[in-house]
Amino acid sequence: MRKDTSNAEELLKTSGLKKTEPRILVINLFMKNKKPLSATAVFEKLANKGVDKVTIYRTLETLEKKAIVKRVSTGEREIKYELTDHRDDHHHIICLECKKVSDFTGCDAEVLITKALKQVKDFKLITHHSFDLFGICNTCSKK
Amino acid sequence: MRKDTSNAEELLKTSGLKKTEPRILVINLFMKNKKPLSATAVFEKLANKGVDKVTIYRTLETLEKKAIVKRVSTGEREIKYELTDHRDDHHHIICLECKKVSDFTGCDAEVLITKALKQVKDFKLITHHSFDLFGICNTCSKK
DNA sequence: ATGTTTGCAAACGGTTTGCATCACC
DNA sequence: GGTGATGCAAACCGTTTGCAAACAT
Repeated sequence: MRKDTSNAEELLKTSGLKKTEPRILVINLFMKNKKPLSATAVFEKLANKGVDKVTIYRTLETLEKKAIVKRVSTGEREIKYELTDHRDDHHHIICLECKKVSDFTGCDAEVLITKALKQVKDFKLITHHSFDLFGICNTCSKK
Repeated sequence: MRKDTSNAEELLKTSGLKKTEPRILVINLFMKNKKPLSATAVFEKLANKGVDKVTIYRTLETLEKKAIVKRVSTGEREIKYELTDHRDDHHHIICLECKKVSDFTGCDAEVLITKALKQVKDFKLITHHSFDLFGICNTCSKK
């Protein structure tokens, strides 16, 4: 709690963002919830805090631009976010049929990023990456 | 060298889908347009063909489940699709600020997929993958 | 023959926008 | 004090759903 708060505030500070209550609440929520959350889900979990839904959308957009949170591919319509944790190299396998998501870890991103940056002139600063696999899960394969 | 005979009708047949005009039109459109297209964009490009917009949505959903087309991360709200071409290992770098997209090629997916499948019990069939980089482009960095 | 696909109309709901007020630095 | 953030209301528009007719196999 105290520790979480200072982490959230620190994140905002180093990103050059103003330290506001909605932002701190959202960041702390993502720190507690390790699962991807949609704007609606964040809104519902903060329902008793009196944060407007529009503020949630704007906060997520702001945090995304600073790479504090990132979008997660789900194969669904709703956009979901999770904390951008650079130490946690976990990725997703998504079933095209039933949208089930399984996790796996490990992806040698650094090598690939270096290779990519040699090809591209427009970018020098990479904040994070995503690596997703798509397929049909065993359950859906049997159908 | 393998001739690129993957025409629309053949793709549908091997996927077990019925050969209908909207599906053929959509697949052919993606074969001509190498850029990612949204449902709306597909609809507009087929405007003179009399295909209903709802049919476009349903067609894209169907083709996605058969991995004939795949979703592309754009950082925007609209869902965009492109052909799932397994010989073409191209990926995207997306600017968090202005949403600009640059392409690069090369990503040793096979090794990573093999590693991933060892960890995951629910999947055996992987149809494709995505590898995206996110960051701030040089133009936006200067602001 | 029959289960699938399409078109049309209408709804749905996630997301965005405008504007006045408030808060952080 | 001034710029940026928030709340509220309303619009926006990409997407989904229900149903009857048309079509593919």
